[in-house]
Amino acid sequence: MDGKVLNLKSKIEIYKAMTDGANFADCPVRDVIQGINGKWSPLLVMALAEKPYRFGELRRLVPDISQRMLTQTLHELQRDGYVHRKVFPTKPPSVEYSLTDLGRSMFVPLYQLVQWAERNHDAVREARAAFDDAQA
Amino acid sequence: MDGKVLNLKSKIEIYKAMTDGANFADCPVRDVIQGINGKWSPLLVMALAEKPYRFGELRRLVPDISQRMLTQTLHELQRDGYVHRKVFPTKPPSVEYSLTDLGRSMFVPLYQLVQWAERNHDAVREARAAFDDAQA
DNA sequence: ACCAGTAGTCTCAAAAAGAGACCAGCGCTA
DNA sequence: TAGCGCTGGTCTCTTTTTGAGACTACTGGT
Repeated sequence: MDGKVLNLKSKIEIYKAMTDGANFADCPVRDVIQGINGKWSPLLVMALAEKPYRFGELRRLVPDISQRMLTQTLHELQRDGYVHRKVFPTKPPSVEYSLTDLGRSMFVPLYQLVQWAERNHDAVREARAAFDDAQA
Repeated sequence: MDGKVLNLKSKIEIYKAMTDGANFADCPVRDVIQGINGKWSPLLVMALAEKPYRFGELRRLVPDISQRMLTQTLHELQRDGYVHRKVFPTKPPSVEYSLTDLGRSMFVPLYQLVQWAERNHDAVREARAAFDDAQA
C-alpha cells in the first residue's frame, strides 16, 4: 500500500509539473471517474453486469429512478462506451442495454469497491451514528 | 468473473426476496457507495491518501472546488468515518484532515478504479468521440 | 372502443452546486 | 498604527442538476 501511495504522490508531482501549477484539476482520470461516478451509473452498470436488460426492466428493477434520469444515464454510459444499445424492431420496438467489453472491464474494479461497501457498511453506519451523537 | 456475476445475480435475487419486491432500492451498499461517490469525494480521498492536508492546502490543490463544497464534502467524509479532522490551536487555528483506518481501507479498491481509469481513459475518450461523430 | 405496454420526451418544481461576500483574530509591514 | 493577508469557515444569491409527472405514437388484446 505504501507503494501505491508513493505512486500517487509521484503522479501528483508529475501533474503539478505538467500543468505548471500546484493542482491536478486537469487530470484525465477525473474525467473518466466522473462518468462512472454519477448517482445512478454504478447501479445500472451493476445491473447490466448481471445480464442485459430492457429499458422498462431497468425501470422496474430500480424503481426510484425517474424515466428521465434512466434515459440520461444510459445515454451517458453508452457515450462513454460502457453500454451497448440494441433496438429490436418488434411492433412496439424494444431496446436492450448490455455491457460492452469496456464496460465489463470497468466492472471488475467497480465490483471490488462494491464488495468493500458490502463488507464495511456496518462500520460506516456506526461511524455515522457516532458522529451524529457527538453533534447532538 | 463469471463467479462474480453469478454472485451478483444471487444477491439481486436475495434482495428481491428480502424486500418482497422486484427491486434493490433499499440495498445498504447503495447507501455506502453514495457517500464515496460524490463529485469531490474520491478526489479528496485520493489527495488525503498521499498525506494529511490542511483546509487551505486542499483548496489550493483542487482549485476548482468551492470553499462551500470543500467544507461540505470533508464534513460528509468525516461523518462516514473516512476522514479525521484535527484542530491545531495555533494563532489562526489550523485544521488538518487525514484518512482514518476505514478511509485507508476504502482507498484500496477506490485506487483500483482510479488505476483502471488511468489505463483506459484513451478508450473512453475514443468512445466519446465516435459516439459524438455518429450523432452529428 | 379502450386499456396496457413499448421507450422515450417535455415541462415545471425542488434540490444541489457554484460564486463570491463576509467574519474574527493574529502577524507582518509600511 | 493602519492596513493587508492568512487561518477556516459561514451566508446569500444564482445557476445547474435532479425529480415528478404528464404527454407522445404505435400495437395487441379484450
